[in-house]
Amino acid sequence: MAKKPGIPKGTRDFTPQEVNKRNYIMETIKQQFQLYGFQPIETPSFENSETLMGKYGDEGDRLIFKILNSGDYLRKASEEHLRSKDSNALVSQISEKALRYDLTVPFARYVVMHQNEIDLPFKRYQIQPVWRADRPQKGRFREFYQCDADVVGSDSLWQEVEFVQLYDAVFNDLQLNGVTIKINNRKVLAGLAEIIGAADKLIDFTVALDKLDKIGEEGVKNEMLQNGISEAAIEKIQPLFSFEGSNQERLERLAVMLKDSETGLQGVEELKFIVEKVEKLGTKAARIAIDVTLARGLNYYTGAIFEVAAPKGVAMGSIGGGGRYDDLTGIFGLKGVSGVGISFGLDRIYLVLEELGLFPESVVEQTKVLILNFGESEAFYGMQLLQDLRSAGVKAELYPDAAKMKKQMNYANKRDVPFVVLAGTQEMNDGTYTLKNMRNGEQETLSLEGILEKM
RNA sequence: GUGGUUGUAGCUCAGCUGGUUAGAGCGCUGGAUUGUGGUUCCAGAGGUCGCCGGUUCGAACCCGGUCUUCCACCCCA
Repeated sequence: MAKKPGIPKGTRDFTPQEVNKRNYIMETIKQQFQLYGFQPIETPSFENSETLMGKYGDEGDRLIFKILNSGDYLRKASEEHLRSKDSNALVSQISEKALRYDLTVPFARYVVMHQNEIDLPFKRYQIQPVWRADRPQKGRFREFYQCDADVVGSDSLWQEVEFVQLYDAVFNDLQLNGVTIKINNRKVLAGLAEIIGAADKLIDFTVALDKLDKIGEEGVKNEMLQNGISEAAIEKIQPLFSFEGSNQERLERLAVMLKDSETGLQGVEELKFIVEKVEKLGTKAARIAIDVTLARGLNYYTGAIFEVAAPKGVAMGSIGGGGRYDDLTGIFGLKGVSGVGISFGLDRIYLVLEELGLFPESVVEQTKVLILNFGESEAFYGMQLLQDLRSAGVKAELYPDAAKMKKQMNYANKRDVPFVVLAGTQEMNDGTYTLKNMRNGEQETLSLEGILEKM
């Protein structure tokens, strides 16, 4: 025997049951995407490195899987970089392609390349795997699916309202109640940084603030102090550390805090519009909550920022995220096209549904009828029933070999097939079939029509 | 990328301070049962103890490296 095979770290095989469950989630999402008017596109698994590099920050660049050039790639590498073992400098010489890191940047590239055939606003959805050279953890993989819906070419805040409703619709379909759609706004964060005189430290400021629920008030303050934000400045945003109350109350308090920041107030207005409309129109499975500490994806989000938290009690990172980016296509030369979108984390939603036991039983149902095989003529007799069952849309199969009945029964049992059909000489003479219910052991002899009726 | 953790049969795991032929349960295969599974009973197969090297008379056990698992950080779906 050869050495036992394995798969790369952070990747997975999926069993038939797992694929069925994943398909269930994907179909649910896809249905709602289409219901909301999004159209599907697909992009290549790998892009030119220059399309991806530099779009996700330094951290992102590190996590991008690079693809080695074909052929004698070292020949083109510079002697100097080879000798100094400078990996960073070398990589651009020996790798020109990289695996897709997310679906948003490829979408921006798509919009720019296809701008003449696209009617704005353009609503697209995309469900494809992405790859990150990350260290795996619970709910973190190196290959995973993203399910994205984005709109480009509209500044309207109604888009944001609709995206919250879309989230709600999907989670409602999945019967995943109690999720929280957290919302924030880049302009609010910029305003906060502005009033404390740390506008130039926006990223450091928000990254620290983002950790509030993890490292606590003192931890955040310490990190801010270390980043050169003064104690007096931190005092000005003290209310953020005990930011309780309804969305309405939070908005009012933010407006007071940000009264001297034009940008900040604009952010508050945007938040107010979205939250008010969403709350008035109503949600089913999810609730919307303003969270000023939310600061993901700051590298390109300019307006709304979304993040979806699993129901309380489920230990899982965010199961979705999104936001508005006023000028994403700008990096590819198309200015002034605003985009806003959301993403569903399929793999994490799977883990949450599994943990809460929310997959419907019908999702994993496979073959409904197994016809036992007692020999060639009996199998042929069974085949006639099989054809009719399949025409009627019943998932059915014939056991391929005339094996011992125990073995055939066991096969049906283990695969959880609810019915088996026995048809031997007796039934052939009578023109009947014996149908056995594997759940309760009952069986009855029926005509071909009788069987079809039962299914 | 940093720190920690894990690896023994298909699966879940025992295996004493290093000491002969490494065990259990479940699963698997066959039989009891030649048209009746899920229960029971009997028998059997299956392991270079993650991999490489070192210490030792002797290593699943100790040491080093490597890969893998999971966790925290970074970051993120």
